[in-house]
Amino acid sequence: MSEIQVRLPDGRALALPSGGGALVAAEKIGPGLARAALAGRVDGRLVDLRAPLEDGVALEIVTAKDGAAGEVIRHSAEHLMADAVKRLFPSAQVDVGRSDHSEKFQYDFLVERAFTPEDLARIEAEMAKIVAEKSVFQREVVAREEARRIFAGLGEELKLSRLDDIPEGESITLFRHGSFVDLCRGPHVQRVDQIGAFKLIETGGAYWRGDERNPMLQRIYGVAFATKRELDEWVERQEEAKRRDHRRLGAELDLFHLDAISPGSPFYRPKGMLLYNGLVGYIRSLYPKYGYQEVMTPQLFRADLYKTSGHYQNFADDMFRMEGDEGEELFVKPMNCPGHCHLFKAAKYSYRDLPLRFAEFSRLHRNERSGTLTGLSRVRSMAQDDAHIYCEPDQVSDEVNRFFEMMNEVYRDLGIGGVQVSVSTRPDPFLGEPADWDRAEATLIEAVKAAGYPCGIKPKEGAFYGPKVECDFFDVLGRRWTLATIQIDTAMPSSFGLRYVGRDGHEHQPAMLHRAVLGSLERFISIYLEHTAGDFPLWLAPVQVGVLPITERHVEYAAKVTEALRARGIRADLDARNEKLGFKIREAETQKIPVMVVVGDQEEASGTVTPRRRHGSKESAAIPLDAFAAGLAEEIATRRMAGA
RNA sequence: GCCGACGUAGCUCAGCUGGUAGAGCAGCUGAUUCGUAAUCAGCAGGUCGCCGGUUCGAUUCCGGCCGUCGGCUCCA
Repeated sequence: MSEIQVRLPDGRALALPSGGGALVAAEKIGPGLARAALAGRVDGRLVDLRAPLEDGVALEIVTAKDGAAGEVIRHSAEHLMADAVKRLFPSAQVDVGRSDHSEKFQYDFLVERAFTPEDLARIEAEMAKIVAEKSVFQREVVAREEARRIFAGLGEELKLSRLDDIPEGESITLFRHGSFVDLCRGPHVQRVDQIGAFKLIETGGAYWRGDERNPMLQRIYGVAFATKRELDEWVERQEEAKRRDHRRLGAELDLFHLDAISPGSPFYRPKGMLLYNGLVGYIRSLYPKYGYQEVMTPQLFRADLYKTSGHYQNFADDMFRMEGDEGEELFVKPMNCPGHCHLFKAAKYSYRDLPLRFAEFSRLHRNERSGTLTGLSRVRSMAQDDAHIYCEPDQVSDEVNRFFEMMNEVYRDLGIGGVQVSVSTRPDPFLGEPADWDRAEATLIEAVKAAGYPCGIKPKEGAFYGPKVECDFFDVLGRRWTLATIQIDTAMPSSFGLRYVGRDGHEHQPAMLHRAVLGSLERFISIYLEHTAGDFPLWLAPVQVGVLPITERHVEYAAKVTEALRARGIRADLDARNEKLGFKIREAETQKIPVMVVVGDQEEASGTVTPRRRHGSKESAAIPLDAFAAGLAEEIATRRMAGA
């Protein structure tokens, strides 16, 4: 009888009988650990407790304290949910769950009718019953024919199809708990009652195998945690996200609204326009420093432009089409790049002119499918802080670097930190030559590393015309958003026949880059609103100062104060309403006005103001109006962040 | 576009099984003249998303459409 050795985190070697799994190892270490064990970890990968270990591997035992515990618990909760659904809806067919269990779990079912919220509650209750049964997860490796026989017997046709996906030669594992059996790689917890707390969140349709030509299955989403406390924290985060919802804040702060009269097209109200223009004006102010030239190209183009660029072939249905004279086909522009290529072509450029950086803030319109519209995050009418760079091929790295420099300056001024950079590779279908793609991807990966970022890879996430660098940031609630992007275009320079005269006097094809730092202004505003909860930095706030007279007899002086601040370009608003000071302060706070100044008898007599910062303390001293205004103007001009 | 839920005053929402609607906030008017997160009172405000059907009678039941939200797909 042979033995194997595994190494433990403390360096010790542990002997196990051949075929032993992490659970056997845990039992050898101690009964407490064996009870608490949820999974094993070998070389950073989670393995099922019952899966046989290879000789010589380094093994860790994962318990509820481990950061990865949640993944195992959620994955196990999927089986628990599928079990509950099968008990309540015996005719339901089970598809598969999620491959990534880092946040939610999910399972898809083929059922006669969609699940209702009441069904969800019943399923959740059934899950609790199953947990009380404390059944044990069992892992078994079976022959393909055996697996076929089992699932055919259960009438699980979707499973049979999934079974066919498993390549010949790969082992087929099943997991059972109680009377429920599923095709699954694991890992799973030992007993169902190790799933400490769970909640079903919502249902939704989901296409079979993610293809919209296939029938739609019913998906149920849930969350599960080791403890009730973690679930409570999750619920609290959801509530906070709801409080910060940009649609809610957009209305409360009087920034914008959406209306059925033009679906997916924001109405910017005066304060929203101050925010929008604040962002555009800020980016514009950086353009000289980073070598961009702002341009403006038409809103309507003949179809030919988009036939040349490839958008006609790829996105015709998603563009707004119009007819000109004599049936001429026109499109409202959905992006600036083809126009910029046209602009490049309209003049003769040499290597001395490169890199050429065309920037444009035009409104763009895309006929997004109705089901995809969401607040400002996904709209039909938008603008980007868009630019296209034409350069010599060997200048691409420098341009990527310059882009990072600008991005860092912008994010610093906006209080956005912790960017994660990755390269998105060739999708399917794509334009251009695979060899060009490979080169472009390599160039980007190298440029990202050269700029000092660890470079993630997003496989097949590139644009149809070229690979992208995407900069993701995590907001205060830990949600991931892609903001800045720079992309190589492997297609348009050649489809437009772009040429510049090189040092050698011959014509060459320029490299072309697409880039945006904020991305879509609409989407950026939605993300930024939720990230800041409306607490914009002073320089960007639509109303920077609220002037609050204590009684009506101070209104006249307060108006003077307001004028003095406005004279320095500060956006100051006077709250002359006949209300108590506490009311006005509360109002200014809920309106997220960064600075309030209180004026009463004392201030009027001494020509001072008493400032109060947003979310600030009660204590503050009166300052001469001039000194206050000058200091504030300076703070705005330097875009100092609060607390800095 | 597909699946589901929802659509009542400017906003947030109540309205049991069908008998033409109610609150808080906001608004307006008045009183109060107030020192760091909501002063009091009164008034006004709604074709119950739109169209059609069932019914003596529809905000309520049914169908269609529009929109919003969540999910899928898509995201140049």
